[in-house]
This record gives sequence, structure tokens and C-alpha cells, in this order.
Amino acid sequence: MTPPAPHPLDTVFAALADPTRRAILTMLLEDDMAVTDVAHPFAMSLAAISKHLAVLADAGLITQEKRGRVKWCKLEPDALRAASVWMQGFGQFDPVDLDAFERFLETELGDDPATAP
Amino acid sequence: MTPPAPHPLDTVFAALADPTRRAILTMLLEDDMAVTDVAHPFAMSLAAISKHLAVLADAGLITQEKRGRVKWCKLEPDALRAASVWMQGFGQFDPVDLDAFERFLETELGDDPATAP
DNA sequence: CGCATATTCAACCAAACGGTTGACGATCCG
DNA sequence: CGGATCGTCAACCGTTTGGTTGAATATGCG
Repeated sequence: MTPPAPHPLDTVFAALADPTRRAILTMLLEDDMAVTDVAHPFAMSLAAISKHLAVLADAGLITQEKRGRVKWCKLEPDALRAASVWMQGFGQFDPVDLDAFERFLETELGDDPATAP
Repeated sequence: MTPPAPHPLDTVFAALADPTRRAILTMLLEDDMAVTDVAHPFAMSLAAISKHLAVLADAGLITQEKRGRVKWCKLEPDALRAASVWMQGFGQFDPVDLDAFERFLETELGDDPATAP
């Protein structure tokens, strides 16, 4: 019945592979948000965003708590940490490279659908 | 003609989302390998592995160099580093958590198709 | 040359993905 | 109550993915 559960890293990396979902995570980094507010900057239907959030929740990257009629989305860094730790296993590269990160942010935020003007 | 190039992180994370491909990367961590040798531990066709390697190469995670009639596959940690750096941006979690990494290795190598008996 | 080895190409397939629309169940509020 | 808002569900659609086979293309070797 239940298909064999995929490895947790499968779902985490698959979730991270979509730019919309990464943008959502970036937004949630600022603060918890309601589904509608998450959807607002994107040029796609609310239902599509709802699905993206379900994927993120399934990967454990966010949690959702319904309070009243609004469902709040909260970043859950633990799953991300697991993936990060996996990558460090391909180590011999520096644990934290803040220079590279700053360079990355420039290019990442440059064409990010959620942060572009 | 050429569809708009996806964000580099899209292809990197998508490549990492498949357990076969992660296993291949783990193998290449040991040493460079020929395509046939990469394919050997897996219960799937050589052509399938060839495709997986193409995905990894497209993501920049490996490079392939043909010497004679055998094509050598080499791990290319730079793309992985970029992804790692992105994740650290969701920071406030410790740069390196070796305890977590050891725990991860136990579970990861436990059911890894490339390392299982 | 002629055969074996190494790798990819091409066509095909089922399943998953990312999106749409429209109906629907909850919940708040006047 | 009744209307508006919040969010998901269900069906559908085109594209991508992960795999298969079988033929094709190099290249090495006796």
C-alpha cells in the first residue's frame, strides 16, 4: 500500500530544487507567514503555492499551524541542517565561507522572483 | 530555442535529490572511476547510469574526461560548495556539526544501494 | 582486419511534477 | 443569518524524470 518511504534527503533536496520553494524559504527566514501572504509576491495561483508549501512541509523544511482560519508557516531549519551536514561530508572544503556566501547573495537575490521589484 | 537557463542551484539540488546519484558521488569521493565501474554496484542498466552521470555533469558536480575508450568521472566539489554555502545562509545553525554528521553516516550508509552488501 | 569492450543514442514507457480552474469546507464578522 | 476571506481538494493538462531496450559509434587488441 504505502510505497517505500524515500530517503529523507531525497525529499529535502527535491524540495530545494525549485526556485519558488527556495524563495518561499527565504521569505520565511524573515518571519512566519500565512499562506495567502506567502503567495502574494508570486505570479501563480494560491493553489499552486499551497502545493509548494505542502512539499516543503513534507520535507520537514517548514511546519504549518492553523490558528483560526489562517494557517501559519514557520521555517524549520533542522531538515536543512541535515542536508547541510551531508554536504559537509564531501568535505575538504571550508566549513563556512562567508565571502562566497556574500557573493552568492548578490546573484541569488538579483533574480529571485520573491524579492525582485 | 534554448529555454531560459535554470538557476544553477536548481540543477544542483535536483541532481542531489536522487539517491543513486548521491551514491555515485559518494563513490567518486574515494577515487575517479570509469562509467562502467560506476555502474557496477547498481541494479540498473549502464545506459541509466550514463544518464545519471550526465545529470551530475550538467549540474557541475562531476566532470568527465575521455581517455582512450574509457571515460573517467571526477568529483567536482565546487558546485556542491555553492549549495552548501546557500544553506548556511539559513544559518544561525552551527557551521559544522560533526556529531550530526556521524549520526547521519550511520543511517545513510545503512541503506545505500552502492554500499549495501 | 575483425572482434570485444566502453559508452552513448533513440525510441519508448509509466509515473511524478508544476501548473491551472472550479467547487468546496471552515472561519470570521457585520 | 449571510457574505467575505482562507485554504485545500479534485480533476485535468503538458512536460520532465527515471528507467527500459536495441542499435550505433568509438576505441583497443590479437
